[in-house]
Parts: sequence; structure tokens; C-alpha cells
Amino acid sequence: MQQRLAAAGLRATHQRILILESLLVLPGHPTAEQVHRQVMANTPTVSLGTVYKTLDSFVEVGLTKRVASADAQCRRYDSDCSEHHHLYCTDTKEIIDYCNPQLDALIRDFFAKQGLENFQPHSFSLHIAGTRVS
Amino acid sequence: MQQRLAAAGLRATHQRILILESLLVLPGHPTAEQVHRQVMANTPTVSLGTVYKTLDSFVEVGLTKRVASADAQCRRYDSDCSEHHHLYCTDTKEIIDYCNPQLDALIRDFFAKQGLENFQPHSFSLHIAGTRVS
DNA sequence: CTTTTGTGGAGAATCATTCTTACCTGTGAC
DNA sequence: GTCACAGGTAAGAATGATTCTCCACAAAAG
Repeated sequence: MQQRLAAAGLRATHQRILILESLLVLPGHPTAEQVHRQVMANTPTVSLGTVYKTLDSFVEVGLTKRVASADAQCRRYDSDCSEHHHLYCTDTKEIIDYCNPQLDALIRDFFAKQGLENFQPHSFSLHIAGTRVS
Repeated sequence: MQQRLAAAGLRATHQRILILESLLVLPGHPTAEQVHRQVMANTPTVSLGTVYKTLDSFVEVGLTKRVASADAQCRRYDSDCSEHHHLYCTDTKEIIDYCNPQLDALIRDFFAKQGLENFQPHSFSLHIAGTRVS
């Protein structure tokens, strides 16, 4: 944990370690609020403001990402920084991570061949809306 | 305009017509605030609360969509309800609509063949992050 | 015409997020 | 060790977007 922070150029303070750990432990795409609750379970003196600021600095240095959400009234963070896609269940509003290297390759190839006018793509993320079936 | 509202099952009031027109006129993905300003230019008596409520009801009946945005501090609406993708410029934070039927077909085929476990996809939207080049 | 229902305006209330301020802690210079 | 400093943190105020409440009004139904 300390190494990851150091590698990112952040001082490995107690709070940052806790917040990073909490983020990794929490499933899915937690909000700042949820991270704060998780942190509080361990150390009840960390303030919500610190969680916000720390998460933002994590995003800045690439330790975490913000996930886009159309209806969210609040921001969500994703500790998985590798490229991946999202399944969005329109019933439960759940967002599920989805990883598929074949799909990545397909998309990458498509844009390598076709190209985009006036735009240099760096990363792709497919948002798949639908419903869960049992 | 009236027909579109009626078809969606909404009473075609003066305010709704105005808001729908404003939404169509505004380029890109306006915020409720921007729609309100546009509406005010024409009829300065429409309240911001009405714009919010009306936009939400438009989303409910499918007259408009919310666009997902990772860093947005506020919601944005998209009057273009056809399937399309988004180019996101990491420099200017601009979101540009991008439409490509070939790409749609490619993705559709991929999932038609492969399928997803426990998930029935309805629509796809690709988020392409990168930078604009002149 | 009267009743019923849906709609809109104004502003208060709420919620997430950011900012401000003052305090604290670890670090390096001496 | 001690001093000064820089960065980090807590607490709460401030902000900004969104939602809610409440009342008035207008349109449709009977």
C-alpha cells in the first residue's frame, strides 16, 4: 500500500493508506460516503472532507478512476484502473464491471483502421445497458 | 412538438413545448441551467424547478436521455435519443457526439455471437477518451 | 358550471461536494 | 534535541445542483 502511494508520488499517511485500503475492499463502485463509512469502521476520526480530497488526489495520480453514471446524484469511484467495460442494469441501476480482451482488440482494431477525424483516442469504455437475467 | 409530447403521453403545455424546443436548439449536452437560460430568453417566467421537473419527465418517457459523465458536477441532457457514442476530450473536458453505424453493427454482432452471461443487452454506448487534434 | 386532476411558480430544504481556517505532525537544518 | 517549515488533517461553513412543499391555476371530465 505504502509503495503504491509512494510510486504515485503521494506521502503515505495513515489516512491515505486507510482510504486506499477501503476503496480496494469495497465491492463495485463506492461513493465517497461509502468509503468514509468503511474507513470509519476502522478509524472513526477521519473526516469526510479528507476522504473527498484524498479520493480526488488518487484520481489525479491515477490510483483510481471516477466512473461515469447517467443518473447518479453523486460521484462513484472505481479502484480498478485497468481498462474495462460496464454493464448497466436498467432495472436495479446496478453497474457491473465487465472485462473482455477480445472486445478490446476488436474496438482497437476498428479505430486503428478507420481512424477518427480530429481526434486521437486513448482509451475505450463500452457502456452496455440492459437487464439481468437469472 | 405537440405531437411528440402527446405521443409520449404528456400534456402539451406551453412550458413543456418551450423546454423541448430549447433542448433541441442547444448544441451538445446542456445542463438544466443552460436549458433554463435558453427558455428564459424567450419566456422569462419559467422557473428553474419546472425545467428540472420537466426534463426529468422527458427522460422518463424517453424524449431525452441523461448523458453519463465521470467528472460532471451536474447532470447533462441529450436530446438525441438515437444510439450514438461519445468522444471525450481529456484536455477540454468536451463531450462530442459520435455516430457510426459500422461500429454499431460490429458491437452488435460481437454480442450476438458471444453473448453475455446473465445479462440481456439492450443498447451500447462507447465512450472514447482521447484528445482533439487539429 | 362544478369537480377533479394535473401542472407550474416560488422558495425552502436537502444532498453532495468544496472551501476555509486553524491545528497538528513529521522532516530536515542547525 | 529543538526550531521552523511544509504538507496534511479535522471541523464546520459555504456553495451549487437538485428536489420538495405548498399553494394557485388551468384544463379536462362529468
